[in-house]
Amino acid sequence: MSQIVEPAPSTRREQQKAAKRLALIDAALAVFSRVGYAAAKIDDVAEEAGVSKGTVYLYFESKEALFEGMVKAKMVPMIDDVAEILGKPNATAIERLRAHLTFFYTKILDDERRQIMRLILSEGPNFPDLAEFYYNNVLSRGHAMVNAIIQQGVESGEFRKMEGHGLMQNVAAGALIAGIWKQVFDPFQPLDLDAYFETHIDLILNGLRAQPGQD
Amino acid sequence: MSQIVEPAPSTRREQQKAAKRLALIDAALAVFSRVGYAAAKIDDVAEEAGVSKGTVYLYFESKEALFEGMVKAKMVPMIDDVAEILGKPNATAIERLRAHLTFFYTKILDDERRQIMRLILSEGPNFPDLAEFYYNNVLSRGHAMVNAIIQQGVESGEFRKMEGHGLMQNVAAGALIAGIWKQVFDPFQPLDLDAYFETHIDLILNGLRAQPGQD
Amino acid sequence: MSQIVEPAPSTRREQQKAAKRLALIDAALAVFSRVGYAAAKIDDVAEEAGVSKGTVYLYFESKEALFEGMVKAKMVPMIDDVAEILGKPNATAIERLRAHLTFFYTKILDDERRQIMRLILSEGPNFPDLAEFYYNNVLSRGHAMVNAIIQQGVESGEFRKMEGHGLMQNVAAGALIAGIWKQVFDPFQPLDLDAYFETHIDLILNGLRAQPGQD
Amino acid sequence: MSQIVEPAPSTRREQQKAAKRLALIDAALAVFSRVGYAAAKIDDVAEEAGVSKGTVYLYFESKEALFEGMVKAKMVPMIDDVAEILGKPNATAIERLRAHLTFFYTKILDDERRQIMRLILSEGPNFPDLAEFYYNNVLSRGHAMVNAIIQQGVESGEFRKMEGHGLMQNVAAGALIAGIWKQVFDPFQPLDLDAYFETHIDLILNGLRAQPGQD
DNA sequence: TATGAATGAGGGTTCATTCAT
DNA sequence: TATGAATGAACCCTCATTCAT
Repeated sequence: MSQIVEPAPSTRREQQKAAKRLALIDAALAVFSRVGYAAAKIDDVAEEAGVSKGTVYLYFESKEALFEGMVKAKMVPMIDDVAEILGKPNATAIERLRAHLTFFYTKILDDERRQIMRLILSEGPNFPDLAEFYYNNVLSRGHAMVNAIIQQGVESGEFRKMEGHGLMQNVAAGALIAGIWKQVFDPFQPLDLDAYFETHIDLILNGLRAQPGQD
Repeated sequence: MSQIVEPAPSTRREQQKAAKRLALIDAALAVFSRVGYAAAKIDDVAEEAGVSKGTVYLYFESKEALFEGMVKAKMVPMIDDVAEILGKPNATAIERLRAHLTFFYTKILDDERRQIMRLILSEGPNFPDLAEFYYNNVLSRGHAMVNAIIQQGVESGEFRKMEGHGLMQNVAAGALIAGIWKQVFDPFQPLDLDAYFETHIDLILNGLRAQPGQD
Repeated sequence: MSQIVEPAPSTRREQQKAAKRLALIDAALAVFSRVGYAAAKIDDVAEEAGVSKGTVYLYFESKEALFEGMVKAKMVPMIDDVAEILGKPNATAIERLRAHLTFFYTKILDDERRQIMRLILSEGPNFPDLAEFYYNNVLSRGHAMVNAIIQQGVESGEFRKMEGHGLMQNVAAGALIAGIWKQVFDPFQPLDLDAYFETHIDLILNGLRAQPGQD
Repeated sequence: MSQIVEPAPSTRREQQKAAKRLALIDAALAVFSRVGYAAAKIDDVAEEAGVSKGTVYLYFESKEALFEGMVKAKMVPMIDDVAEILGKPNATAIERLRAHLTFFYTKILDDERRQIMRLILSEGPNFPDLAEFYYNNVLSRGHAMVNAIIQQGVESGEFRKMEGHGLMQNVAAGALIAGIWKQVFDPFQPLDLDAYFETHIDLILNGLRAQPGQD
């Protein structure tokens, strides 16, 4: 009587499959980030994941599918981030904005997100699906969030009323540029992210703040 | 009297060579921008320039040399821009900043510069020379310029004193992001550059402005 | 009882790889011999070996490596020959020399060695490594061998004492020239190797022989 | 009026043409010898001759024609050599043979002939015309010459009677091998041509010499 | 005649993808 | 499922040859 205490084989198998899929995704991120989509070799991804070349094709139909699958998989946590932020308890608009930007910077410090962001900027035109997916699931939510905060600040008198076309991009721009800078120019002109963050938050908050003697 | 001396044959040939070199550079920009460095084919560059494949190699040693030569050639006008801006007559710091950002946006509207900028961000890690060249000749000058204007503004009482690590990046960030946005997300979320510009300048100027009741 | 254990799968694969490597080496010898190194096409080698072009690169890093690998592989039997000859039982110097030259001619009759020899003479200046390898492993041993035989002959009174700079080359020259002739001039002036061999051995033995009335 | 003391233009032109053709032939020998036929570039020949690439095609129809033309042109002096030797006053067969081999070695010392010889051996199979031309005009005459000398020696009692298939090749082999050795193995195993020559002539003369107590 | 810019076929090499084991 | 050998299309680059000047 072979006691089947363990999870049923199929379940275990599925777990193993899922684990290997994740390993491949991590490997793919590493390799694609290192050299870009076109210069990345399936062989290198396989090696980085500790499997053979053929195995990659058991999990992804093609190089393109691997790239898109990886990017989408890696976007999920970002979407969760936004959801998490939105769920946070209310406070003043200034505090919320500061909290959100802090949160964003914390995330940007994370290598993975930075790399995904840059991959989308780099390869976006060749993968419009990904760019659109990123816009729909990440950027547009950030957009809505920033608008909501500003709306709240305006109503509470914390912020002045601004027209706002491109407001989200402008508010977030500093953080995005920081992420890009880290990857492109840091080797010969390092950026101190903490100090940079202070400058950014200071500039933005002052830029938004309602001012006594203004219209 | 009536002898209109034509340019010496050698000169004419050299002119033609120079013209063809420029044509190749334009073609290279078009092709590399379209698909990125790795996916670009020399054949396509040749066709775009109206010459045969072999001809490309009469002007550039390799695909890499073509890419680097093209980027550097296209950077020259940017360097000139900075020089031109620096030479403009003085005014209040606010006016100068507005003028410079306006100038920058005008340039960003230009397709070529946008594309070069994106190519450097995309391919920078694979071409560190180019990234460094770009930093040294374009970004660092912009940096110095922004710092000088803010210094002037602080002295004239227009701007409050800011610490400033990453100030240049934060001030310029909005514009850079606009350039990137145009190329990546514009197809499904168009950006109105004029309105965006107003938001940017408004935010930054208010962010920098000295405020009566503040420390 | 009836379990005939097949070679482990890994062994079988390795055997197949080794076999294919040999096939490629044979194909390479055929093609390089036919047209020389520079004019040989990897495609032709692949076709001759019955594989596709890409497969060649699974076994050899480059055309150059294929050529060098092939030549070195084909030299091994020559090295073994020399070793074999050296191990033969002693006899008179005359008998030994005759035996060795006979052996050498037998080998020269073999197409492969002839071709390798000619390839080294033809491509040697472009592949100094190969020429040196050939000298160190084949020629220098032949040299030592000839010298030893002559030494023996001198001591036994069979041969007269000769100074000997270039003695090996002179003794072997006839055979080498025969090999070259076969490949270059045979089509319009065929060489009867058997008769040629008799002339050679006769001339050399008489040339070396101690002579009663001489100094 | 205009004194035409100089040779007529056409004659001078022809002289210039002939001179340039010779320059091209010398350049071609240099380049082909250096790297072999296939790896030689017309551009290099042109540069070595101090003309432009296009000019080569004014004098030779193609790369192949240049190679063949060069080799044939360089063979002419060799043919003259043989004629010169044949015209020399008679003497004993031994003296004639020694004189001819000396003459041959003197020529072999000459770089040009050595190179032509090696080019024919290397490229012969790809240029059967050249090999045949060389055989007909150079080798076969050498053959006849050696046979004549031996015939004379036999008749005069200096040489023993030998069957002689391949006699010429065997007699000359040492010298040919010396020429090849110089080009292929000399870098790492230099050959002292003078000493080598003594060994060769000594071995051959003794090999041919009539011997009192032999059959 | 001489030049050298232009051409484009050709070949070495890479790598995504397939498939027998 | 996993492997990795095999494939062959694709692409960079070279160079013999042509031709406008």
